[in-house]
Amino acid sequence: MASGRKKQFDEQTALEAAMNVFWQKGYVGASLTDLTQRMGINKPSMYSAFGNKEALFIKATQCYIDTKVAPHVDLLFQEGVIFKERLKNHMMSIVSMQCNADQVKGCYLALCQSELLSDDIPEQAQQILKKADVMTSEMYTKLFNSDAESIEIGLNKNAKANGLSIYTILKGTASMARSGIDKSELEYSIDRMLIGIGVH
Amino acid sequence: MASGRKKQFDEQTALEAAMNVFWQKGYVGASLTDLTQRMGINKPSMYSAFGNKEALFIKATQCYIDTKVAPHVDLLFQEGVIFKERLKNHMMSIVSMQCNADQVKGCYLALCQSELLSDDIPEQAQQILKKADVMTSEMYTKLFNSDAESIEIGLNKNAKANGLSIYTILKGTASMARSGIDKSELEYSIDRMLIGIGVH
DNA sequence: CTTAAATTATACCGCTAGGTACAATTTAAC
DNA sequence: GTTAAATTGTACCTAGCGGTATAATTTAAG
Repeated sequence: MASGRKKQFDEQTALEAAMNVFWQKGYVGASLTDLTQRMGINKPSMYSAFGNKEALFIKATQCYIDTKVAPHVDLLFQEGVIFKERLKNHMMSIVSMQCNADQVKGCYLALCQSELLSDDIPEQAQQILKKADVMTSEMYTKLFNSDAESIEIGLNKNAKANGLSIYTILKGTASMARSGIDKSELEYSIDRMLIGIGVH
Repeated sequence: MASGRKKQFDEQTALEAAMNVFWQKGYVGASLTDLTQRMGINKPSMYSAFGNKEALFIKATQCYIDTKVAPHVDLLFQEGVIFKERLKNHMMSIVSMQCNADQVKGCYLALCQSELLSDDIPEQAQQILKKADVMTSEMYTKLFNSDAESIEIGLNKNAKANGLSIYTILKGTASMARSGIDKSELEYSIDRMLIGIGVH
C-alpha cells in the first residue's frame, strides 16, 4: 500500500563505471571511495544495489566478460571464414580492444588475476577469476581439438600446447597494451608468432 | 666519543625479504605490516634503514633487477654461442626463473608495472618502473640492431618489431607463470613463437 | 492527505594504513 | 664506569579503509 522513492541512477551505467575502476586499479587498489565516486552514487546506495565490494566486483567482472570479451569469441566461430582467419580476426579484435584509447588500456582479467597470489582477494572473487582463466584456456584447447579445419591441418595434434600459446600471446599483448604500446606493433607481432604455431 | 648499539639484522637479507613481498603483492598491496613481518624487524628499524615504503620499494626493485634479471641478460652476450641459441637460452632461463617453485611465481616488474595506471604509485617508484620497461624494450631492439649475427641473418631490418615481439612473449609467459602454468608448456610455446620471428 | 515502502544523505563504526615520538636498551670510546 | 651515539620496542598519530545506523526525502497506494 505504498512503494517508495525511485532509484535516481541507472544500475547498468553504475556497474560499467565500477567495471572501469576495477579495470584500472584491480580489486585491492579500487577503494569504495574510488568506486562510488565514479559510479556517481554514495555508499548506502551502492550497498543496497550490489551488496558489498566483493559482490560488486563479481558483477563488474561478469559485465566485463559479457561486454568486452564475449564479442571477440564470436569471431572464432564465424561461418564462411577459414580457421586461420577466424583465429587471427579474434586475436586482432582483442588487441584492438586492449589498446583502445577511449577506455582503460590492457585487460581487466589479466590485471585482477595477477592479484590472486596476494592473499587479499576474497573467496568468491578468487573463484570467478580462476574460472575465467581456466575457461579461456580450455576454450582455445577445444577450438584446436574440435574445429574441423583445425583437424584437417593437423593442429589438433598439439591442441593443448597450441591453445596455451595463443593464450600466452594474448596475455603478453595485454601487458604491453597496459604499458601503452601501439596496437600496430602488437598486431605485427601476433601475425608473426602465429606463423610459428602453424597458423598462416 | 661513543658509537651505539649494533644492528641486529642483515640489511641485504631484509631487503630480499621485502623484495619477495612486493613480488607477491605489488606496491599497493604490500602493507608495512606485511613487509616488516617478513623482514623480521619492526617499523622504526625499517624506517631508519631504508627511509620509507617508497624508498624500500626502489631498493627492492633494484635488488630484483640485479639478482633476478641481470643474470639472464648475460646469456644474450655469451661468447662462442650462436645468436639464436643465445636468445633462446636467455628466454628459457627467464621462464625457468618465473616458474621456480621456490620463489614467487611470475615477474616482479610485470606485476608492479601493471599497477602504474592506478595513480596510486608515488613519483619515484613510477619512474624506476617505467625506466626498467623502456630499458628492457631498448635492450632487445639494440640486440637485433647491433649483433653481428643478427645483421647477417637480416633480423636487424625489423629490429624494433623483433625486440617488441620478444618482450611481448616474455610478458605473456610472466603472466602465465603467475597463474601456475608449467615451465615445460611455456618453453614449448616460446620455441615455436621464435620460429615466426625468424629465430630457429 | 495520510501512510508505508523505498532511496537518499549524513554521520559514524572498528580497523588498518603509512609514519613517528619516546623511552628503554645496547654499544664502544673515553 | 661514565657517557654519548645508535638501535630497539612500545605506543601512538592522522587518514582512509570497508561497512552501517539513522534520519531525511521521495514516491505511489489507499
